[in-house]
Amino acid sequence: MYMKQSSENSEIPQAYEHAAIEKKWQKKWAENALYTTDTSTNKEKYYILDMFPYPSGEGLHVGHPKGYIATDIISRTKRMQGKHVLHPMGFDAFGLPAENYALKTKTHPRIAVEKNVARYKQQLEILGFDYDWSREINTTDPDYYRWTQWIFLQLFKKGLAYESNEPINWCPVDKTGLANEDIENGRCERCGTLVEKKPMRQWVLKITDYAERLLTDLDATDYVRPKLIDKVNPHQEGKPLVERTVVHAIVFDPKNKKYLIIRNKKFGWDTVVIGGIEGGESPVDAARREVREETGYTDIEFKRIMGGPTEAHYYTKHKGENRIAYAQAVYFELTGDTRVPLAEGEDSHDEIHWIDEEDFIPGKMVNSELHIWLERLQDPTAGQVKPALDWPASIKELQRNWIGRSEGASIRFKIQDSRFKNKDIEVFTTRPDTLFGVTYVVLAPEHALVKELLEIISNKKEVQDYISRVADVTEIERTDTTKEKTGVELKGVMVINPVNQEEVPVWIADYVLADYGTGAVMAVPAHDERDHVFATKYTLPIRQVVEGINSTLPFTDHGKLINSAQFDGKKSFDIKKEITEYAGGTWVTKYKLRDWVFSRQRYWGEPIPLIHCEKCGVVAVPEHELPVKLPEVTSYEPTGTGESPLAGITDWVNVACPTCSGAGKRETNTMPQWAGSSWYYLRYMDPHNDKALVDKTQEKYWSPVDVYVGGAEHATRHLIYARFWHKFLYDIGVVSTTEPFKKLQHVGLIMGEDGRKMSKRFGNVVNPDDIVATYGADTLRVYEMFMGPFDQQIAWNTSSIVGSRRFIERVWKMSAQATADQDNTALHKVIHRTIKKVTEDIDAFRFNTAISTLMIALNEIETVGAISKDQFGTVLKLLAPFAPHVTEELWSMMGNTSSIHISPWPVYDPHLLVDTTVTMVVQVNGKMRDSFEVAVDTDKAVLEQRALESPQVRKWTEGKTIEKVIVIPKRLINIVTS
RNA sequence: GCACGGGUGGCGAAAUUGGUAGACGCACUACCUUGAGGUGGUAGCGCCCAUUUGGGUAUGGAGGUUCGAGUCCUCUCCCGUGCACCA
Repeated sequence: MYMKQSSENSEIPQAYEHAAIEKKWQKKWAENALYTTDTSTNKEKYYILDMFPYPSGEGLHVGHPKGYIATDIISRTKRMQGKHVLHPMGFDAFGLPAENYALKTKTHPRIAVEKNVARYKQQLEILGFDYDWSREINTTDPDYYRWTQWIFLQLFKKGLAYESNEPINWCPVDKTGLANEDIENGRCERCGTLVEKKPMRQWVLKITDYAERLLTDLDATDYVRPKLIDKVNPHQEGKPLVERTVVHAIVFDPKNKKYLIIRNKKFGWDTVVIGGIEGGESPVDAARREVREETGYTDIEFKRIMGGPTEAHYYTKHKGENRIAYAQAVYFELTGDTRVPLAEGEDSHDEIHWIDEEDFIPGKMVNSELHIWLERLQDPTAGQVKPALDWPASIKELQRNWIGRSEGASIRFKIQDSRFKNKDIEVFTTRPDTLFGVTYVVLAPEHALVKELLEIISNKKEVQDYISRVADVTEIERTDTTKEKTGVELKGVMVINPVNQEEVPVWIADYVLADYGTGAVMAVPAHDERDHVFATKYTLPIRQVVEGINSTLPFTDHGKLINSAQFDGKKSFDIKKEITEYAGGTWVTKYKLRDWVFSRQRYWGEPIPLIHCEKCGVVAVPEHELPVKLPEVTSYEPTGTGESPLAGITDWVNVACPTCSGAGKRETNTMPQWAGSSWYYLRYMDPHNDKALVDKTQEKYWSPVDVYVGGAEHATRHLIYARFWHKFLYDIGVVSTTEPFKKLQHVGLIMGEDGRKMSKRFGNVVNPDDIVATYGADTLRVYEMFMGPFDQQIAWNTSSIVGSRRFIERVWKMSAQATADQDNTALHKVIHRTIKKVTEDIDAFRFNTAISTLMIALNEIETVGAISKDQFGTVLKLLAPFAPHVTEELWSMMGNTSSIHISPWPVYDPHLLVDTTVTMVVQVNGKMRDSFEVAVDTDKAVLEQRALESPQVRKWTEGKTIEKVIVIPKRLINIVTS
């Protein structure tokens, strides 16, 4: 692609005028569609994604673009490295903030959103991002939400969307139901109001059906680590454990496309050449020697080491010791047929064979890990054991906690009353081992059974009063752990403990949660802190059934069972399943994760595409009628009645039933804000498709997102919802991967100069437009990346920006010196070192050190003083992703007609990185006393002698006995004296 | 309470992963340039003592391993984030 020629190029500006330069190039890039991603699928792809913004009325502050700058740098680098890059941007504009803003300013949310989007776009554009705006999406666009509705319908058809009337979280200010994920400390995440529990008709998505997969896939690995083969050679008690490193030599004959193996005549199994590494040998040397000794082949050419020594390991029995072998594979290709006599004893029971790749059959081959190494022949990164999800450990942990899996027993306590003969109370416990210690059973006050039991309760009034009192208490007060627990006994109700047929009383108490487990617990006050507190308060019996070293009650650890009949003396940890079975219970898995409350009683959201028909019940809107467009309303004030404002628009609500054509009414609830963002990354792959949400070929090509950059605050909301929808779409064949985002990268917040969160409230907001006007977009970009580690929260500091500005100005000035045609050899090393470091740092999100490396390079170039055009071009290229405008300007001033941003990324020459001399530090007893330059390959003995002769060193060794001298080549010499 | 992350100059931070602690940048100081200004140039800059050459000390604190620790181990203090009666 060539840039349009322009007369402006001839006028070379003498001073660095950022405003003119940046405007000029932004215009040209757009005119030339430099960053438009085509639909071809034959190049290697790279999909890098930002969490798209929610366009609020306030516009962007200086912290928002930080992540976008990072993705911009990486996408530009990848493009220069020849990748087919997808780097899109769009807007997430449904939901409460837009609607509340609209209510406040009395403008229609659509108008407000349009205005805000325009503002955001303009703010993003002046920063020079390389977004492909032809793929822009907006979640409020009917062409987009058509597919959000389509996904909902698929969920509905698979039974994963259901109607419920359970009490849900209700925000009285925003007048809408909320999902569990929208609650922070019992308050509405949006407005901070205390949340109430309110029974309401809701649409709920069955995310819990996916809980197990959402959890286990966090730890999924791309390639399975070879298992310990300890079945063949079990660990031998009392024998020492010995570790040994071995090599597997894989020899391939490219002429016949076969692999060299050894067949054991006696046992029939095959193996590649295996051997131990002898002292001082390299793995390659060892493998080569083994091939020669065992097969006689000598004409083999080393190609590659496939895998580190700890990748494959297995037990093997060896002379009465437990041996773990850490295997490393070395890959050779055969270059000739010469064979030498085998080493002694090698030919008696083995045969040499050449076999096809298909014959590497696990089970038949001794080398269980071979298939992994063979994969690696195609792809050097394959076969490495790495997590499928390259996500920060902290986010994975947050999701694990949020899903909250626990295994335990479901146990039934029979109700001891003739009127409830077949009824029982089902409890969930992770400690069935303490069943003999149960002294009462507790139900949540909201438990459905309580109402039924009222007829046999003697203290009916007391119980009813208690239930209504609890109902009045807000969620936050009730879940306050410091609050004293309260409860009341259901007098007259007794249940039978299935392990000992004992009758125990039943209580209701506020410390039992209705929506976890079964809403009922067996109380074991001796071994549970909460039960202990409660039992002490109400003087209920406490019976110890587990004993440990320190058995102060409550004793919540595992130990030995006592007072447990035939189970006495058993270890409590081991006996759980056995006691569960004995009690007639079942072993079950429970999750903290709740189903996703998917209804909002508000206007500004995707209409749920369902129709309620008196005859047919709930009917899906036919897919060809999608989208169900959000109708115009005169008032979009929330009603607070549990119906959305849409309910008032009768000519929209009343509709013929698609099945029976009878009278039907549209569903008037709308979807939550999270709906549109749960799949948007798929739409970018194929944004204008009106036949499907994404074309299969495009999806297969672009999936998964290679890198996803955004704030950590989305760990448990957006990122769980998106994973859920993605897995569902995988199940119905819409997407080809089980996870949407391969790598996830956090952006650390930029705080205000006062160290507080940047907010209008604190008056510490810095507007990027102002910074761009004063210093330029390039300076802002460099500064934000140079501030510190990318994922770290750092305070903004306007006075520090000048450093980045000076840096760019110095590059500008340097261009005047870059006139030579001949490379300056004095700069070879620094330039190639810089290429290496900058390339690696960009890949690892270490932008701060990448920039400091460029600064160091510039310092050295200034010291040397003369640089060739070519060398300066290399420096410009390395800087181009960070400062795209000024580098483009200087690049074109050098006479280039094609954009620097599509020029090939520099490649370093490893030979130029090799140091010929090195500084040796001399320490005496660990303290640095002297240093000297030597040739890298200087002999150890020479180094030692030189160090000992140094006058600086002699000062400290005089009169002392030298006990030893440690010489670390290329590093230091440490002299230890008495 | 539990889980995760983090404590290095006046400030933001580096540290080849166990090998010269403080790269790079800001601020500061002195000088140069300029009529003036700084978004110009040069030099200095952890702390303490000697100030020239040097010495001591130092990565929240206390121990330990090691020839050698910011880095590994044990304990402890502080800060941040998330979850929080989940049976």
